[in-house]
Amino acid sequence: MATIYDVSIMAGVSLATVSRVMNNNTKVSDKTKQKVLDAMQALGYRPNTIAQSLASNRSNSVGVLVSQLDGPFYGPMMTEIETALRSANKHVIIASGHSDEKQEKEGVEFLMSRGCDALILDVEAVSDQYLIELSQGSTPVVFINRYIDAIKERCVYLENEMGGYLATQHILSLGHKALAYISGPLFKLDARDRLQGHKRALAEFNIAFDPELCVESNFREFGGSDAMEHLLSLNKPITAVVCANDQMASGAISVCLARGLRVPDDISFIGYDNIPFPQYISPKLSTVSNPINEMGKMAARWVLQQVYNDKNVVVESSFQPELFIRDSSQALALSNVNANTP
Amino acid sequence: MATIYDVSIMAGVSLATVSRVMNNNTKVSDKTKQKVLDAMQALGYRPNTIAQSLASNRSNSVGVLVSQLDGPFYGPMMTEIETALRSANKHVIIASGHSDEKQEKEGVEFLMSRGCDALILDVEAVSDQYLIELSQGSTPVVFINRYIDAIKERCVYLENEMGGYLATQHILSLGHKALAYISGPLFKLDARDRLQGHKRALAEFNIAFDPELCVESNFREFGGSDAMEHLLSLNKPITAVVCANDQMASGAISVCLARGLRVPDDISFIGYDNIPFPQYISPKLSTVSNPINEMGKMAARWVLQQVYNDKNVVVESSFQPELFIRDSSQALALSNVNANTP
DNA sequence: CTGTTAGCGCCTTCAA
DNA sequence: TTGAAGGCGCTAACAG
Repeated sequence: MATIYDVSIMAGVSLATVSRVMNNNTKVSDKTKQKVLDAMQALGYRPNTIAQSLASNRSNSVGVLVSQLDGPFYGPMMTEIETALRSANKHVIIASGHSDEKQEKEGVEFLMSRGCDALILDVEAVSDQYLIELSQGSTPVVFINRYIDAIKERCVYLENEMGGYLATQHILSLGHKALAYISGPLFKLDARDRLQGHKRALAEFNIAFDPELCVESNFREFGGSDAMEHLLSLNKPITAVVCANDQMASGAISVCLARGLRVPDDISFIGYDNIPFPQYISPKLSTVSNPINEMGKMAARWVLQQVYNDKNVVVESSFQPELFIRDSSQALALSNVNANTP
Repeated sequence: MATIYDVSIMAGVSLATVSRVMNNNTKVSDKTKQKVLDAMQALGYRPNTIAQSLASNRSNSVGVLVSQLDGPFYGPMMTEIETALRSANKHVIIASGHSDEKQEKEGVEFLMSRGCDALILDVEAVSDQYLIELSQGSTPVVFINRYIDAIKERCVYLENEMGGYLATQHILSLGHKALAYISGPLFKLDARDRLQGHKRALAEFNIAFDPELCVESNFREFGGSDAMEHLLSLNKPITAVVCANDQMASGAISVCLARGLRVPDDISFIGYDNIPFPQYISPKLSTVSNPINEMGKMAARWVLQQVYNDKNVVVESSFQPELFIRDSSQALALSNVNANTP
């Protein structure tokens, strides 16, 4: 592999000059620049990024830590991050934290020790305080899916409370009064916010929140199934179920269908996230959007702007959820008020 | 940030000794080792991986190139790769090739220029020849989801032909004779192999392959929908549809349901891949497994073994698909032979 | 077992 | 505009 030294010899210039044309910071005369370019071409020269990093104290890499690599979220988010960053010739190093405090911290440590120029974190288990301290360190950090007031300028987040409100409001405006709620894990901020939005809508419609009809689950399909089994075992009237994400909604619906309940005739459902798959199931799931891909893009832009001084990008930090009404929710018919109470 | 130099001063030893205890290659007396460890602890020392890489000519990073970052595949695969590699303190750099030859080659270039110690590639558009040449270069490369005879020892792949055979054989053994097939893009090897398995099963049951009932699609949900619309527009009897992946199957099923066809009563379906989601839809999708996560793990192990000399791992290169019979396929009843012909 | 001494390939003042 | 020279933090012979 040719080095900068080989190039300098061949072009008859100094190392410094070669370095200059590579980074075209300083002025180099067109003539020498051309000589250097020719030499590079001839030798098939490729700069050694490791050496560049060591000398310049910049790795051109940004670390991304997400809670989990699989599932419908991480992919779209990564797609945007990778695209945005690679077009600026930066690369992405990934790690996952598994929603566990220890693992999340280890992931951060790991990425920092790799000399990342910046970190994009989608973490759930670590405390606000930890993140605040982290953001005071020398490595710039931006957070996805998290809002911390003290460092809000580095948070890219969805208005989850509003989303929870929208979902429930939609159901209520359809005339439903006997609602159940399947929540995500309440140690996660988004789950708490969505639930809070749910409660706000209930209050607005003067409907009491029944803690027994609110089940805390895990954001997974099987979690939704389990929660639904539990809800049905209560033998309370339920005409609609608001789910904190689409995956749980799908799991819950599958349980109902298996028991012969018709959706939405006997029981309505609404999810959250608007992931692609449930748009292809029967019935198509009503839901609230979660533009995770846009948020990934924004986080990448934040890094480009703050760390790599790209002046051409604007960053938006707050995203609004949007209601998508499809086929799993319908107006309450008198006939089904007690549909699933024996 | 403390450097190795600071540690050496504090511990009262040389740079080399500090380096030695870090890499514990050579023997160091317990006493000095402890002094060094203490000093490291006291200074909160973290080795600079960039400098390590430059000096050792090893980046401890492995590049992973996949065709797409979103969708139900990449996640599980990455999960395993990241877990396996991180536990060996290696990191993964990702890039995506979007099933496009140019982008795939760029991705490879990109990862190589980042000094990756090895590459794990899940590429579809580049030629066998290109990959053969690539594997002769100095950077070790392993391929997922691809079988090339000349370099089979670095291929981790699924027996797709067998999977295609199994799926179709299941349907045929249920008595179906009027089968349609929704294929993936035929420039992709896995799509071709699955189709070939399909044909083999047909031949075994003495059923002619009808090209008109074989639609080439794109492995996506909406592609499955489009393909199904087309098939139905043919007004030919169809009692079962074999789909080259679960996503297309889901899209196709949604079209049928929307038209009032009952699945599986009027028409049976089988997919391929066994992704989680269709297990929660109605009807639960029969399918063939594609252990992409296992394949990711194997690729990572291959790297650990070949590049980082880990003797404790064994690598398996060929994976067998397995049939999962669920609710979307059922025995042909005489009543539905012409179900969807008007 | 430990220290000395060159680099790894490149960037970046400082002079010229 | 260009060149010389000193690192960046660490590894890897080579001695001792």
